[in-house]
Amino acid sequence: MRMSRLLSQTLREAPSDAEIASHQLLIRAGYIKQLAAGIFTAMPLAKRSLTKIENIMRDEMNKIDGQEMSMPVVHPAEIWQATGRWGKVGPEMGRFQDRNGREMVLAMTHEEAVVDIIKDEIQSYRQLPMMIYHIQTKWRDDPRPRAGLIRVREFTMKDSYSLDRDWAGLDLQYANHYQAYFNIFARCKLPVIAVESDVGMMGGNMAHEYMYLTPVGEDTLLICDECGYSANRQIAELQKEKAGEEKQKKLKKVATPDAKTIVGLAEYLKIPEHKTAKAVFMMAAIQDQEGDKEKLVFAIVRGDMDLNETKLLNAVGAKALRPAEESEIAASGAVPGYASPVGLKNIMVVVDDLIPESTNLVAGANEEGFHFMNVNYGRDFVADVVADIVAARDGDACSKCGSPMKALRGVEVGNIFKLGTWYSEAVGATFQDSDGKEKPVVMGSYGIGSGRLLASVAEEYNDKYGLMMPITIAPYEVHLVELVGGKGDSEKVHLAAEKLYQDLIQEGVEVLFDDRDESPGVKFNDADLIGIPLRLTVGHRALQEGGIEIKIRHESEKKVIPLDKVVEIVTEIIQDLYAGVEDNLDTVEFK
RNA sequence: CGGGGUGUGGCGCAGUUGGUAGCGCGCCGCGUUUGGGACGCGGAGGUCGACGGUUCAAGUCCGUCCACCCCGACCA
Repeated sequence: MRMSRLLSQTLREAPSDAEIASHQLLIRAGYIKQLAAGIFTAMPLAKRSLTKIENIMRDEMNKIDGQEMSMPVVHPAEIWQATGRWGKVGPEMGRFQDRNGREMVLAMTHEEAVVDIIKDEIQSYRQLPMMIYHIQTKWRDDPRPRAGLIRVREFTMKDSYSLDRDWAGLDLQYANHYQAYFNIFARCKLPVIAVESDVGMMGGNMAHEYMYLTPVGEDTLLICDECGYSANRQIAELQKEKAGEEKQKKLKKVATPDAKTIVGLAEYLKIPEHKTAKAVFMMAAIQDQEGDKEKLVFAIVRGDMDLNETKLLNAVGAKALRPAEESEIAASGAVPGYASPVGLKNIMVVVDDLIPESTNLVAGANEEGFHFMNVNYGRDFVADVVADIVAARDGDACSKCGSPMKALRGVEVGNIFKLGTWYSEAVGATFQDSDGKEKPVVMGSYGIGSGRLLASVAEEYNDKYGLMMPITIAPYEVHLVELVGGKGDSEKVHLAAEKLYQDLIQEGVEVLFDDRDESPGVKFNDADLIGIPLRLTVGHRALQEGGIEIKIRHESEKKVIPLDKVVEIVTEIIQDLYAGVEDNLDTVEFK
């Protein structure tokens, strides 16, 4: 490709609304352009990288017997109503009506489309196992898109779906994906770790997320260096240290003026925070036969711990949670700041599983300015649900081995879910098994966003001059710069560059040829910015000695190589660069 | 949805007590220059986010709305 014909312009300055490195550089280098919040155009450079990423995904999917297809972006509401997600998913789902007033959905994922197909197509166990995938646009109307391509509303995703006759089959396909995903990220040179995650709106009973660790990530993970346990904070388990057992003491009401917070309370009463009970009120949207209902939930954790809303949501089977307003709390008879489960009725009480083992806690008295001392679970109050609902924090003990865990930030670049039979049962996607019985297809679903992957790689590989794309996904393999003008013989330089351009193309090398009438500084800076791994410079200086200059983007050394050896040397270096990435695929132990 | 911020040419920005819009980069033409974002001269390009109000006069003051960014809530 001749740069004089390339649709994209490098920018000397980044747009002021780009903050993180990958966003700024992808825009400055002319890869992407924003159209609206969370909606981007992939310019020719980005499109080439994305195509390469997608081809890597294709290759790895095909290796585990995936069949590529293409499912529609626009769905009739009926298929989403059939699984119940039409009502279950909120404003994040794009909906519109067609000209006849039919409700339509912009696909945010494709489980519905899959089960709609397989309920007709899959009739016998003889057709299973099967794995299908496609690379398709999704729309998720995220409340807050951010960080360039990391978190967008419209995006392209490779999503695959495994279909099996039983759970053992699913386990196998899940494990296949677990490895294939590591291969995909390794081939894109992105370091990732797999962590256990919440199943979220996908349903199902096991899920892993592939996380690229970076401070700009928006997910928090807990990781145990000792035993390797790793999980999203949303579900991370922890060992809770019990306070020493005490004999239950008599319930006592004490005046605690202005002690509305745990810190204030502990200070006022001169007791440690772990001797208090923290009350958190949430409004839970719970779905029953008649539709959604909001219900006040009173959650109690020990005073020195934090509530984990995802755990609470799962514990009460809610669709969504939001903090309760003071008026909603007051309506239940509780007093904000002095709230207590003692003596409350008609409210769902959820306590952390550590509370029943904690004796003589201080809790509110549901009376302005007063707390109860020596509150004990079972004797003074009971809960509707006892479950683990506290958030794991940096330094908390690992649930598996007890060592302190670290909290780190990461970007979720892929995920895999064991869906089970939830979707297939919902629509009657069954097959006849060898025993003659009708059984629902056992499913898994697996996704990687290609744009987020590109942005993560850009975030990982850059320096103050620009991007440094790994060869496997760089838009081009070689950036050829011709330096004409000046005292040298421009015609000779240009002819040499032109010939080299043609020769390299002949060899199948992907070349971006900077044939523009620009000064050397401009060309070098643009080359650094765009970040193609190998740069060749044809100028009169080296040409007088019968050579051209070669430089690898991530190395500082420049070398002059003889003109008649250029093609040979370049193809060799390119091969080495590929080998450096692709020969490093590790077999990962499934955890 | 809560908190904070920003909207002026493609990008980055300035614009005074209200007086009819400017700078740098980029773009076009001519010339000089040519191995790390050169220089001179001459140009093109703006309904100042939108609507309404105040005023003789609004980029500037007032009101309403919209868009975009950041933090949080939320999220595969």
